[in-house]
Amino acid sequence: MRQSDLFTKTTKTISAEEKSVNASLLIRAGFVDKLAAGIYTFLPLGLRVLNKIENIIREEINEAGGQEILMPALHPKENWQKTGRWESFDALFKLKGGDKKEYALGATHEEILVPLAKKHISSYKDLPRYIYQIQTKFRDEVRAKSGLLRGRQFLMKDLYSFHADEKDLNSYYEKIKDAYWKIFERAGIKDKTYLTLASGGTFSKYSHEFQTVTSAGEDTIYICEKCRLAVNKEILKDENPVYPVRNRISNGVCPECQNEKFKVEKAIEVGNIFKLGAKYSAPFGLKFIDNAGKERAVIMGCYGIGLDRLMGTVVETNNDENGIIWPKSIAPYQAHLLLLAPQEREIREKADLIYNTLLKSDIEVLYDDRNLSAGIKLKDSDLIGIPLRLVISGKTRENIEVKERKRKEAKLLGLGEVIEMITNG
RNA sequence: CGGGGUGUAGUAUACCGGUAGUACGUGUCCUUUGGGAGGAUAAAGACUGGGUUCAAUUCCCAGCACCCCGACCA
Repeated sequence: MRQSDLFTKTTKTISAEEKSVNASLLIRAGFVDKLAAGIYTFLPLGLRVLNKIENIIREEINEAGGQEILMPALHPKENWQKTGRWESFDALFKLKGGDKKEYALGATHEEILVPLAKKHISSYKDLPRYIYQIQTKFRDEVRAKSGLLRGRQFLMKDLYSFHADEKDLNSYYEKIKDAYWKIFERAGIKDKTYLTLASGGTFSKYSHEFQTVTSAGEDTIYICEKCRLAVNKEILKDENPVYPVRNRISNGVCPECQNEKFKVEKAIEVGNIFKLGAKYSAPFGLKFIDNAGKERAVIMGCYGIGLDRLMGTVVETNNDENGIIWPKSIAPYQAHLLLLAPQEREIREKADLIYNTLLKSDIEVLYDDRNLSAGIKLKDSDLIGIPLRLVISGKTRENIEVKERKRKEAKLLGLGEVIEMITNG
């Protein structure tokens, strides 16, 4: 992509009201545009990042047996009345059609998927099933905040599993834990992410959250440094005796390994996995006939990852005073080619040739061919944060100056070496 | 939803009960080109509604928006 053709521009100036680091950097660099609090447009650069995150998630969930569908965002009121959540789900957006019929904007999709599953699951032979989608969710957050971390509209991967018994649910639950670790590893935040015990609702003692440590986080977690398990503060203060963790943590002992050293950190929930049991299958009468001919309730699990929140979290945890530092796996482009002497025909022709050669080698490259001063281009490149910077100028002669965004030093390499370096990761 | 803060151009700000100014940024042209260059020139602004007043961007009230803290987060 030639930057002279790019729809968006970067900006030095942004309102001082934009306190959130991820929003500030992403807006300045032209990845997103804020329409209103918690409502964002994904611009060309931002959409590329979002799509890469989406593909990573899709690959890992498919690998775990997930079958992708796409459910509607517009939900009839009746579905939500069946589970009682038309009244009890505070953040549900409700609206009326011209026919006075009432609808909800999808905040989560148990109310849609469970009745759908009823049409296709009736025997133990139809179980287990793993169904997911990647779709926009709407929640009427009273306080949208922290840029992409808490929006009123956000993109979510929501997976729902259907099982004949609890044992099968438990084993799939562990499988998804592994899939989630792979996703967060590929997205570059595994080292800062902790499996965290959180409140489990009615069916199980705990749910598990994947919490990434960042000062922009909303939750406080107690991390056992020995076994890397964490506990969300929310269940420490819960008076319900169903949580034995409460006592053990307040005694200063990790519930998993009995270690006594905890680190207290702010963190953001990037993933959450739940055992639902029959909580949602019951109201819709989702049952199956087992191999003894007996009717039993289908039991379920649900598993979510917020894609845009994940993107915001990566920015929060990967930046410096000059801008974003994208991990290679989700960077909008693999390389940022900078032409620093755009007025000199020979150098421009050389840069054009390098650009075309990179494209032919299937390398995703953003080419800053604009007629702007070197300082602007270098600053923009740091702000946008593509992991590899390639500079062509009067100084570089027959070579290319190569610099990783996360490092200070640069080196001169030939085009062939550069292509090999990028292609081989 | 409770509490706090802020609303003047894209951004940062100035002045003011009587024609709203500056800087940066932006557009165009020329000259420049290794860490946000120089000149010329142009466009662009008082959140909304009500009240007081001869006159309101300015004072008063209400609403709205945004930001922050807390609560909530299925």
